[in-house]
Amino acid sequence: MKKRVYDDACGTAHALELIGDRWALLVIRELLLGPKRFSDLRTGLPGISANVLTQRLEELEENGIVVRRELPPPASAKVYALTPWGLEAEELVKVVGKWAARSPSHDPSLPLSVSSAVMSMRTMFSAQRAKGISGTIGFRFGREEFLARFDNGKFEIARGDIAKADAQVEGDQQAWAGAVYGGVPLKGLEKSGALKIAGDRRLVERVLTVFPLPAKAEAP
Amino acid sequence: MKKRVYDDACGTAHALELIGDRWALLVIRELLLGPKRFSDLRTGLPGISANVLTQRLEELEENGIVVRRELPPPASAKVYALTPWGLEAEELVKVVGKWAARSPSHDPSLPLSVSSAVMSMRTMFSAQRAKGISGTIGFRFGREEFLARFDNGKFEIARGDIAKADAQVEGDQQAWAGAVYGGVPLKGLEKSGALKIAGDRRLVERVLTVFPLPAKAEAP
DNA sequence: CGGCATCCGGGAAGATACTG
DNA sequence: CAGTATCTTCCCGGATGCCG
Repeated sequence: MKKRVYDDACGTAHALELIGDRWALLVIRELLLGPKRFSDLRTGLPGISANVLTQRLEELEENGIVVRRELPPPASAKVYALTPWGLEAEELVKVVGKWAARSPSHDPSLPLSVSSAVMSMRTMFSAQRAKGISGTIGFRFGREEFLARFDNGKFEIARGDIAKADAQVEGDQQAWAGAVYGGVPLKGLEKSGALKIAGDRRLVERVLTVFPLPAKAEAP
Repeated sequence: MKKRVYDDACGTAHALELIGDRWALLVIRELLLGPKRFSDLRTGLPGISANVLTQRLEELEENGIVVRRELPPPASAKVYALTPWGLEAEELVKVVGKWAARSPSHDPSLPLSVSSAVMSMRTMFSAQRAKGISGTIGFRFGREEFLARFDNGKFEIARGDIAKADAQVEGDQQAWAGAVYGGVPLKGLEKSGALKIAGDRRLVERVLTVFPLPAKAEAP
């Protein structure tokens, strides 16, 4: 009859009732960069089964975090989007991710979704490191396109048109993550075909330095 | 054989493998203000069963978030404490709690542990509102004592000796929360015996205004 | 009494197949 | 493509009992 509740007035406990179920926070992560369809969510969440995704979306909708929208004809597709309040969970996702990046057991070689790769840049961006860097870079990962704007210590990245950017990066988001976080040289990634770079190549090289990973926590 | 994993390089996903299990984040919340014994954890987490708490503590220990310490004789008791990295999860707990406080479905009348009440002050403190307020207040909730120090827009609260504080508040942490967040008048709480206030009463009254709750998110 | 181990029932998550 | 239906597995919660 009654769901599993924490029976606790603490806000943190209430958050767990809202988004504490398995996969829930990752569904939110996938939607932070804009609305998605059911199948797009599945490709961003390898391992989730359809029935669980259905259930999470229902619960998130009941809780006022997600809305289901019907696109106007002729598209007529259903998409899931975050409510304004749901969108505010971006801060939460970033803080949680930044904390866990210090985990000694974190394995960065696992698969990485497109949304994760883009959100990781938002998370790890260092205004300090980006002083003096300005310009725009367009990213195409799979068939998703994002426009990043660097402006002397400021940084934005969102879905957008990549054509007019100063530089373009196309290919596999994991390869890009390897360059940014793993120090993998761009040359090799281009040679293997994992990435293609066009335009202001020097801008791309400089940008690789503005997303520093936090130091690992050590075993006590 | 293999645990349930997300198989996802994203830091947020890794966090869920570390602290995504039921109760795990609340165990951390209970330890943020200092080490605790097994039974103290249980009283702060009404509803958790002993075996689940045991399991969560083991997993948190394996993950480098919690350490188990043996107190020197004659106490010889075991306590659980956060590692330095585990302590860094405070930011996470606060951001999560602050986000969820905007939930329309949040019910503040539920039980509230001592740690929750103190952490909620750390979470909701507004430096803006506290400009011009200075002084110390000692809290005794149950048999736990905390010293709060206000200093013209700065605020700290931690376990400490309440004797020398400018004011003392003793009694039920839920009553205090009602005064701070629910606007319940102190007079009534004193009359009913839920709280006792000593010392600089005016300081206590002023402090009630420096922990504003965020506005509720509205249904879309 | 504190810190577990063990057993059991219910329910959530996972995998797969199937339907409109 | 966007889910439902079904079956299995395993986690959570509650009770009990052991052992220092």
